[in-house]
Amino acid sequence: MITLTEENYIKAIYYLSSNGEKTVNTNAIASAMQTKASSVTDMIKKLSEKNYADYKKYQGVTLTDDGKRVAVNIIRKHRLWEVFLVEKLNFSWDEVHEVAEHLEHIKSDKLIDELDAFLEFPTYDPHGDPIPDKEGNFKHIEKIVLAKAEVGSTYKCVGVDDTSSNFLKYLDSNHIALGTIITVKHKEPFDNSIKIALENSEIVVSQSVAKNLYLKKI
Amino acid sequence: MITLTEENYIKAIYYLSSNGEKTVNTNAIASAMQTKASSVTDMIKKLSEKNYADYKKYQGVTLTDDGKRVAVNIIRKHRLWEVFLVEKLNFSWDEVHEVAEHLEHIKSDKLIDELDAFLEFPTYDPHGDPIPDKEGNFKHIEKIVLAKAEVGSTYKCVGVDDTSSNFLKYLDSNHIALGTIITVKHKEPFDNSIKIALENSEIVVSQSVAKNLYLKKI
DNA sequence: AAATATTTTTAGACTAATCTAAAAATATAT
DNA sequence: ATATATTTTTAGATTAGTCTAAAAATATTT
Ligand SMILES: [Mn+2]
Ligand SMILES: [Mn+2]
Ligand SMILES: [Mn+2]
Ligand SMILES: [Mn+2]
Repeated sequence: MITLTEENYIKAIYYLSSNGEKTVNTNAIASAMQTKASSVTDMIKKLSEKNYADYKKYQGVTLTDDGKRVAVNIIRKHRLWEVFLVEKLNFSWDEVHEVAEHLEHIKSDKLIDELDAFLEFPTYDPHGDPIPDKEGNFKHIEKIVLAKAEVGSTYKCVGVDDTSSNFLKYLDSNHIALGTIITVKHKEPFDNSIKIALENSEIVVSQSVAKNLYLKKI
Repeated sequence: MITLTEENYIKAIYYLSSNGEKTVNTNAIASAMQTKASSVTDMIKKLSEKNYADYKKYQGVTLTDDGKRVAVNIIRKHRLWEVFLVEKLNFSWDEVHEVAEHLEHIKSDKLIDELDAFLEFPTYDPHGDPIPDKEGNFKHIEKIVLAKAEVGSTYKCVGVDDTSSNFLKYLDSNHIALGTIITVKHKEPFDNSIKIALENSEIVVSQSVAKNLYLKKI
């Protein structure tokens, strides 16, 4: 049996190791989980005993294949629920994450398989993040961050890095959504702000915005 | 903050007191919760401190208005999720309870309000149990148990008392569902079995079945 | 290569929820 | 009304997850 807390640590380690590759250190987990390093040490010992993680004292931690499987499955559930909330229950993309944090821990294979089918097997969540299939395979998308886009080119918005409510509401109020077409007009060297053209307007966005919006060339 | 465990105890007390009226004793809760009397004592002290229950040592426990409100809200969520699972995710009525036991603890008013609307404000769950509205009002239905139905009369099946998978599957295999019309043909005094007529067949059901199937005269 | 700073682990304590075993209160039977 | 049985509570432990403070290991400076 795996506890809800263990699941959350595994998920945090997965994200921190950028998909289970490099080792993750204790303080990074503590900060991600909003807990103390000593608590993390205890937990990674437990995860190690249960074979979800490999751990040598003072050397950081990595997920085992079992651990990765758990992480990907939780991410799958999280993102499917986010799609459900947006598509069926009129949630906006800045409201879904918190509820999905809870729904992702419901344990029922039938539930998630049927939900997947009910949503017609979505491949991306409301923030443009890929939804792994039952076997844990992600559909990889070519995307670049607005900060690195080239002046004069036209792109489609395909995702966000920051999924905070503040950032998503900012995008809403500037009429930027997934699928929106933008053209890069100017990069200001002084503060790295970027002028972009939308369908009917031109706006200037700050560097922070430019670093958190993903685009695909069209 | 109310914990998941506290919610489950409150729900158990609510059911055992037939909707929050009479006092409930420790052993009854222990048996309903599959735990020990000593654990129950600890918990009802805590519920009492938090003002969800009234409790005097050795005198059993009742829910306060706050406690009842919590109980009814969980029941509302449980039953709405059950409807969702059956109506939208192809669950059968014997599969929903277990998953709903977990979903009922997800805390989001928007979630449950939108789910309610998405399901078009259902008033009964897949087992014929009424779904309280946002204010906690139940729609009461006139129903009698098959064991007390009169020979010669025709009824509609409107609910079940036992919601165990075994019983529900038994009903499935005998083509009895909510809405099915039956006529009581004969009551056998020897073993209290009852012969009933369905649309195209006649079957004899045992006393246990007759005690767990609810009917409405038509 | 020491000295210093940072990170990580250990030790010991706390809370929520549980358990067993014993004590206390209440209910039932003679 | 007293003895017996049942129910309920208390006392003391246990487990998961957390914390603080101190110790140990590792990393960084000088
Ligand atoms: Mn999310
Ligand atoms: Mn997301
Ligand atoms: Mn149920
Ligand atoms: Mn039900």
